[in-house]
Amino acid sequence: MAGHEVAASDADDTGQSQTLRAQLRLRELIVGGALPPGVRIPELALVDRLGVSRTPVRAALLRLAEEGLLAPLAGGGFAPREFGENDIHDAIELRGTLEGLAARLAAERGVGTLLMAQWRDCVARIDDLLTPSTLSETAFSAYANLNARFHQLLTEAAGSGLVRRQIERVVSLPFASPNAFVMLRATGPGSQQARDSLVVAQQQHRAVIEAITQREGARAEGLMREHARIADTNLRAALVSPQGRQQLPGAKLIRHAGAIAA
Amino acid sequence: MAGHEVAASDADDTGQSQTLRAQLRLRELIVGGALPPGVRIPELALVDRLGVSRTPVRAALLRLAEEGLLAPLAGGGFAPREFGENDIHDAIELRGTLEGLAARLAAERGVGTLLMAQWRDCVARIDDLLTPSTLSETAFSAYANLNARFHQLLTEAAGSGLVRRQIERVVSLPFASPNAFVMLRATGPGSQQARDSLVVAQQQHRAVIEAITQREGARAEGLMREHARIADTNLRAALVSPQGRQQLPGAKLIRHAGAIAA
DNA sequence: AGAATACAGGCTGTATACAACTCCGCGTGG
DNA sequence: CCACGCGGAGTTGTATACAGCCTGTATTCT
Repeated sequence: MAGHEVAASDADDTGQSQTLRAQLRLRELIVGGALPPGVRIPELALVDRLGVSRTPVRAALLRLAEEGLLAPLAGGGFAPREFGENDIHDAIELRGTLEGLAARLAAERGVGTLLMAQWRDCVARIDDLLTPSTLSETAFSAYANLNARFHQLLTEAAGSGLVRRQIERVVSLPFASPNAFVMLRATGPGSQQARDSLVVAQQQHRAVIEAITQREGARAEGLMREHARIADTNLRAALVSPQGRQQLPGAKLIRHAGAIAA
Repeated sequence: MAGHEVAASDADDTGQSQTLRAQLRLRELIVGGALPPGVRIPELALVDRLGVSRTPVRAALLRLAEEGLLAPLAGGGFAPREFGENDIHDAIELRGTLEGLAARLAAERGVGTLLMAQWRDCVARIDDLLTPSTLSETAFSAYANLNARFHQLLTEAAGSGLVRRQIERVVSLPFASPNAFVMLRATGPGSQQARDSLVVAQQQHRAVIEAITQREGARAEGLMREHARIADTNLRAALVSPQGRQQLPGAKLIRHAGAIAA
């Protein structure tokens, strides 16, 4: 947290350290598709783009490489990793498996009453949100927040730092987030279907908490796995239309099969 | 991969890049307990110890922090992470879950004939190894190699780069390796029990391959989970005696409950 | 005597200079 | 005409210098 402070280049200085800012901005650039996958990212280009020196740029590259967004190149350096549809499915399956583990551990080992209360409150708020028969876009957005909270509470309920770290690592992939595809069908004609999928998801939320409360580990695990597969359903729904593909998070990183021909 | 080449300081120069050497040496220092957990590692100390400048030291620190061996400190810098027995159990459970996922994916999606042949060959070699009624220490060592190969082939059989990466990350922890506790009881009076546990493990190896061959995903998954729990058994066997604890991989990083009193 | 403050040392974060490696293009020789 | 070698530009890997922050200590005021 030191070094030169650039006179007046970036107005959107959040006050973070240079490395963290570089890391966040770089991730945006990658996920947003500004850096095409497969082609090397010269460090100097990022120095120009991000306005910091090579050292924090290098640190950011290293971190995002560990995170899996960048692939190390043969001659040194990194390039944005290219993902296929199979990678998305794998990421969802992976998240479901790990969250299933978290749910099972929570059930087997028990969860503190305070955490459990927060969790129930979270689910209750989602209930309130889903009461109306049609949902506004802000309602979908609020659902996304509460859904993220639900999943975060799950990782805490597991009571294992290692499991938490692993889940966080998987979820850091843009298309593996618990609500990666929630917003996709929030508007338009599929809105009712979108609400239905939320209702189903919420039912699973309740069931998971019930299973954990009753210490039914296997049931909790199976439920969380199935819960993750909602993302798979939403993904398939999005993949049928070209504009759906483009709206996927990290769409520019996904090599879709028949780009030109076929 | 450049920079100054130190004239004649380290004789054990492996020819790798400075960063990689620093990373490997640093990991040895941490796992070996030369750096006590919880206390900050000054970068300059590593500059002295490793004979490289701060830049590769910093890169190595960052990598090992991402790997989970180091914990970032509040005021900056890193310290070796301290683990408890619960972390070991969690790591084993985590590995079992992920390897179970790999086995299930392999079963559901099928495995190439070449890979399957290599896999069967690996298991056959373990069969040969276990034929004698008593095993030498070199036999245990050979088993460890083949066992590592078996697990590596499993991650390949899953056919998912994401799953492979996740498993590698978990296994990188010193006490989460598939054969972390294989060598513990290789010698001494428990040698026969150790052989028995290897026989059991090998039976599970065969069963997993059979399940995958017959596309029985759930069975393959359950088997791999149970297979990982062998490590848990071996761990518990090691934990009963104080010298057993000290022989654990990464023992110096493990805060055992009743160190002095209790 | 106790507590708050000023000071100093060391540390990390950052920037930059330098050296070697790699890759691409071109020329030359077989 | 093709293969091989070579040079140069660009890039990464490495080392080091500098600036600010944190921690611990000593000093001073109440």
